[in-house]
Amino acid sequence: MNIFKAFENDIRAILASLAEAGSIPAGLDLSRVTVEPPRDPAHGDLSTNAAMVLAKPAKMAPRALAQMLVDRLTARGDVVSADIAGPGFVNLRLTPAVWQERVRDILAAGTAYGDSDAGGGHAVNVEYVSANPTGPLHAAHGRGAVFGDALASLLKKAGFKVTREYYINDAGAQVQVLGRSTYLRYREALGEDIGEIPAGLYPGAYLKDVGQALAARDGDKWVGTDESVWLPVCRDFAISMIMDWIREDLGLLGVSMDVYTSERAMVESGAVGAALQALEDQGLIYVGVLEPPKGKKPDDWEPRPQTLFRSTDFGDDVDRPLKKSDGTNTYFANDIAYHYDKFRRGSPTLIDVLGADHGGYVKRMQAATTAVTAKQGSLDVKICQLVHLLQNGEPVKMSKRAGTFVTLRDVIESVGANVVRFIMLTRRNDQTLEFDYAKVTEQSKDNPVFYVQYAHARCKSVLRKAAEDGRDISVAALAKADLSRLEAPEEMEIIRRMATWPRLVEAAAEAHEPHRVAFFLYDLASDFHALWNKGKDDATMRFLIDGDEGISVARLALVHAVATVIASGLQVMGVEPVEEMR
RNA sequence: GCGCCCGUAGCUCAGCUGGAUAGAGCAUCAGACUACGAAUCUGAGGGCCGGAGGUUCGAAUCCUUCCGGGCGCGCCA
Repeated sequence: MNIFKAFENDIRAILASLAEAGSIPAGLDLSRVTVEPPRDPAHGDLSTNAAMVLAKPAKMAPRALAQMLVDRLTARGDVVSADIAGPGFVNLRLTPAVWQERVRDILAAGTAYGDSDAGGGHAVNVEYVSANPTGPLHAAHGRGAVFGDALASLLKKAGFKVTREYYINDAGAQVQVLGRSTYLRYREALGEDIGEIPAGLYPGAYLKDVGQALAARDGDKWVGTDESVWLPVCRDFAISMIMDWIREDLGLLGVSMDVYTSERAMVESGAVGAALQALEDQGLIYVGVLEPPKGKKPDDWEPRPQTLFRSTDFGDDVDRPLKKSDGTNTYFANDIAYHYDKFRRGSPTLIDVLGADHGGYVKRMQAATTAVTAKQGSLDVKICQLVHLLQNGEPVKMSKRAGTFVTLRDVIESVGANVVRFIMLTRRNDQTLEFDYAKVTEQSKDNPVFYVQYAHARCKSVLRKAAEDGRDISVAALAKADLSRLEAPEEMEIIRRMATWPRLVEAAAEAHEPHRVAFFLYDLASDFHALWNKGKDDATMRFLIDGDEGISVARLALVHAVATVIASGLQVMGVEPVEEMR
């Protein structure tokens, strides 16, 4: 149960009944009315801005409006006090029981605590990773993978129907390059001296494996044949093998997609023509000449008529080409068809998780999505900024040109999938992220992964100790606890924190910001570590009190709830909670 | 030149879609273990929220304009 949502609904109901009674004008817009935990706990448990938001449209003094709310709210049994504060906030203090009972909610729900129906089963398609199938995933891909996956989990928890999707760019010029590069490695595998890899082909050593696998499968069958014969073979073989690697790497990270969509298959199905026709029918395609780009001008620039999409009608800066000079479709044209395809498969809400170098692509794709779906679909693009890999503060050297880069697999193997996933979510997506091998495996509070896991392990440690003492720590037994015994300020604080979890799930899902989960867990862990240490100073604050089973059971229920909420949050992040630290 | 993103404590970052006195961690200083794991905790100092205007009951948050950093800018994907 979401306390904040519940009171928000109740306050709306009170306002409606006040309007009915003629105390306030009818038909006020209540959409800006919110109920939040006040930043300063001294102000109370809940706070609403209703009086301030409605004062102007109601043509009433904020405090007069607030007083009416106060009168109604104080009449409730679960409200201890309601006060007007500051410019017109109404602050509520609830009975301890309202909070204490949340512990029972948590025990009953398990890690499903925080699940919401806010999404109403609305379909959302989250496309992420979508790395080109020309090489193994590198470290930076990991961020998009983790972000997209956590966002998908978060949306699912918030009640959306989520599709996780990977778009395989297997249709463009780069997979032709891949095919040629593979052919060289194939001949090399058969014993030929291929010398230096020519400029323009992929130099990466990983293609040796592909060449050898092809040679092992087909022998010298393709040597001496025409390029029109071997190119498709080499290309498709390489794509297939590399996609297998990518799937394996994602598997190591705990990422599994619902759908892999092939660009080439989509193109061959005629979907691009259909999508362009949809734009044509709306008069959004024309032939024109673009202005040259300002500033840095390409050497071979010359004005030339192109087939253009009127993306400026939808907020873009210039109209965008759909056809190359040889008459074939641009990547953008294919992408329009792809987004149209996702829409037609049943997701009006689309999310693309892209890398930092795609920032300039956002406006046109949003414009195209709006246009091609006749404004029925919407696209949110989440750009993940760069990851700086560090080793003890020193940048890890990488060169794409030389074909040397840190693979995602290397990173996972050196620090573990749980660490990669957690750390990648400790920054907002549009903030660059430093990933220091030394720091992320450090066992200190400076390392949020450790800090949160340690809190969970401590919970489990208490429960183990209780079980060793012969206590029944089953959920059924703990659920019978007399929770009114949890009256210490530190205990109430941690309960209030856990009560905000359902609210946080909804807010983070709506904002498409999974990093908020990581910060919430850090705060919750901090509350728990503080409570733990309280027992050092004050023996009556220990979890297990000999001779007082009532409070021991209540506190065990609390500890179990904390472990459950941490596990619930980690589940969204795709991180496994640990039972004990090693 | 244009577009997008970022600018918050010495450092690394949050800030709940406009709320009350702007918060954490690290670093600095001062404290707490005969333990359900001190790998933790408690406290102190530290800020013109890049600058300047504007919008309103109220701005780190929205608008305008500068400054600084990152990414991108027809026929690549």
